[in-house]
Amino acid sequence: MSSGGLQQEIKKKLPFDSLEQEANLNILRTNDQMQNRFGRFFRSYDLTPSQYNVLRILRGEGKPLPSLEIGERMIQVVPAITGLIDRLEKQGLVCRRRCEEDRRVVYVDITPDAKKLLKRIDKPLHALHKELSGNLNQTELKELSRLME
Amino acid sequence: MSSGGLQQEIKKKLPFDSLEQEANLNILRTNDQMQNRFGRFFRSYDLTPSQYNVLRILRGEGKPLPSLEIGERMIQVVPAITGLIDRLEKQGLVCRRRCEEDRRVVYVDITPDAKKLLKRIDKPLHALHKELSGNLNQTELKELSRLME
DNA sequence: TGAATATAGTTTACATATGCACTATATAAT
DNA sequence: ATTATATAGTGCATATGTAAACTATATTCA
Repeated sequence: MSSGGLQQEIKKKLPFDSLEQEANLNILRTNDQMQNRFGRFFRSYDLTPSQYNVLRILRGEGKPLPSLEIGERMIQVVPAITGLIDRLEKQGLVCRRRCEEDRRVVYVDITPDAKKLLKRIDKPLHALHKELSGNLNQTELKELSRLME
Repeated sequence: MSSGGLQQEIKKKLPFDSLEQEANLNILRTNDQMQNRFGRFFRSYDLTPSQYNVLRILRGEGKPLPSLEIGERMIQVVPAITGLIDRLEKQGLVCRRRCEEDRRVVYVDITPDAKKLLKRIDKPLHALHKELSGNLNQTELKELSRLME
């Protein structure tokens, strides 16, 4: 009846408990594969996916952002941000500056080097996105986005 | 036109490059949220999601499995398995046994303790799956699984 | 047989993620 | 003003995921 491809692929003996579970596991599995592809892609530019995300957010904003603001947009927990920024700073891709008005705040900004790097990445990344969901048509893509909301 | 909810949520200034990118980012974001929920859920049983997965696979199989076989089914890279099994063994949830015929192989088996633990988890986990995709109807769930294939 | 190669796992190094505790600074309440 | 509380960020411990190198055992094949 409801024996989808995933059930076969992971060689599960019992049927799925529910359609919900099958859908959820499909999301998790698809995500794993995507993470994998993006991971390898960014590694070829000496970046991790998280690092790229920080840079993308900073470029999109166009001005420095407080550390925690970056964390929020990445839907990430706070303490991870510190180390992430540390490593990006060491690579010369971002710089920190303490806010004068509120000395608790640390602003993070993207460097010209990072902007150049992002520019190199843009087109190949776009192509990868197309490749990863290229077998879906426009209607399906919209439907997928709607369902994920 | 194509301004979905995600675009607003992450406060991106520019529109998405493409529907493909929007769909992919939606998958990644949804997955993050799910990981989050499952992570907290399993933590309340002193398990991580990966640890639960190992136990689930072993129970489903009903007999010991070689380490790498487990890794394959989790779509995971090899070296991570070793540590994962180490920690499960330390908690008394699995045991290792070297294969006699081929002494390179290490069989991993689930313990009675782990089976009891899984039994406790089954129902609440099923409920969580329902909750996470509960706002989709049966047709949508099937469509979602189909698109993810 | 004996060398080349393949396979199963482990070890190591590094980047994240999470929870928890802590510091520094700012704001609110009395 | 002073104390209580909230906020921004960091440090630490642990678990995981990745790549690369390594060990032990098996298999192949010349």
